[in-house]
Amino acid sequence: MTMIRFGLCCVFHDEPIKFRTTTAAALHGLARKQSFAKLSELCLHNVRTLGLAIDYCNRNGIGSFRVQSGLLPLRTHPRHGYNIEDLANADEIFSLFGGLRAFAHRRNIRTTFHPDQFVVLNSPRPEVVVSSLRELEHHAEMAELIGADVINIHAGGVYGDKESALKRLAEGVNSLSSRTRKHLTIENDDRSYSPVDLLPFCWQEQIPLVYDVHHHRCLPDGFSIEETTEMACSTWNREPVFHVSSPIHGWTGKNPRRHHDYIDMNDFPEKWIKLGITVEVEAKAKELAIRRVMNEIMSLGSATI
DNA sequence: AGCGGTCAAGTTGAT
DNA sequence: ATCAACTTGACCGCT
Repeated sequence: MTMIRFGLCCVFHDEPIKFRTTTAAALHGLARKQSFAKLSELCLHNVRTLGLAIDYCNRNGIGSFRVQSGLLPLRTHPRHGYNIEDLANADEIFSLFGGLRAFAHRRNIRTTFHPDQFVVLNSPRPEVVVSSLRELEHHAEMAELIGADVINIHAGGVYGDKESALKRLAEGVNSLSSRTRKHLTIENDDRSYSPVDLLPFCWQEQIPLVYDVHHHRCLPDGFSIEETTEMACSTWNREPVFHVSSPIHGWTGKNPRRHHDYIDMNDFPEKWIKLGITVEVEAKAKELAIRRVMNEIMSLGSATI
């Protein structure tokens, strides 16, 4: 019997549960009133949809759900940004948030965020850091509404000097409000920052490391998966979050960084099975991939007993 | 209804 | 120089 809580990422493959969005360009053609009405409609739709997503997880034994960053479309856009309170559907939106937060809490469903690639806390460009901080504060507001406990980002760029880049990352992290900083986690990536690059930072700054084993295999650092698992766990003051995926064309195919539809159990670290951790499944078949992993681990368990 | 170009934002590395 | 990739394709105007 595994202790793992599996996490579904953002969207569904087969289930008719669809989040909506819009573009700044599309809103440019509308009067302020119309664009505001449209945004309000999209927010309401998406919060309802989030309720459906969490309900699906509850009914299917999925213990964690990663929420799309675009839940409230263009919320921080310089021209089209808005406060939820100002939307026509504000009351219903807040009420739905309250309901789904209580539901997720009652059913022990963990929710997380993974802000997109434009959040770069260690950029040498001040305007990039400013908008990143703003974006993270926005995520923390959503996290409070939903009851999410993790906002996970990558370390950012290297800019030819990893040491000073990590120093800037620390400055960025410490510029966050405490209510935002307490949700923040850092994930190893597949090009620049391996776990061994990030662990000293994580220990020093008390920021948990989200260990992505696929990225670690793409960008190895001399430490084994078992060792890294243990060190990553030591950075957490609560249930750790890890990531797993399989390469689209196998490890010998081209561009193994890209994700497969499903998880090959050979890529699933055996050591993880007994741990009380959240494993977010990054696979294109989404809920189908999770169902398959859960089944395979269950049959694995009964076979070895 | 279906198709293709487009979409706020950063950084890296393959081609 | 261009572009795909990244946690995720969806939207919109055109035919």
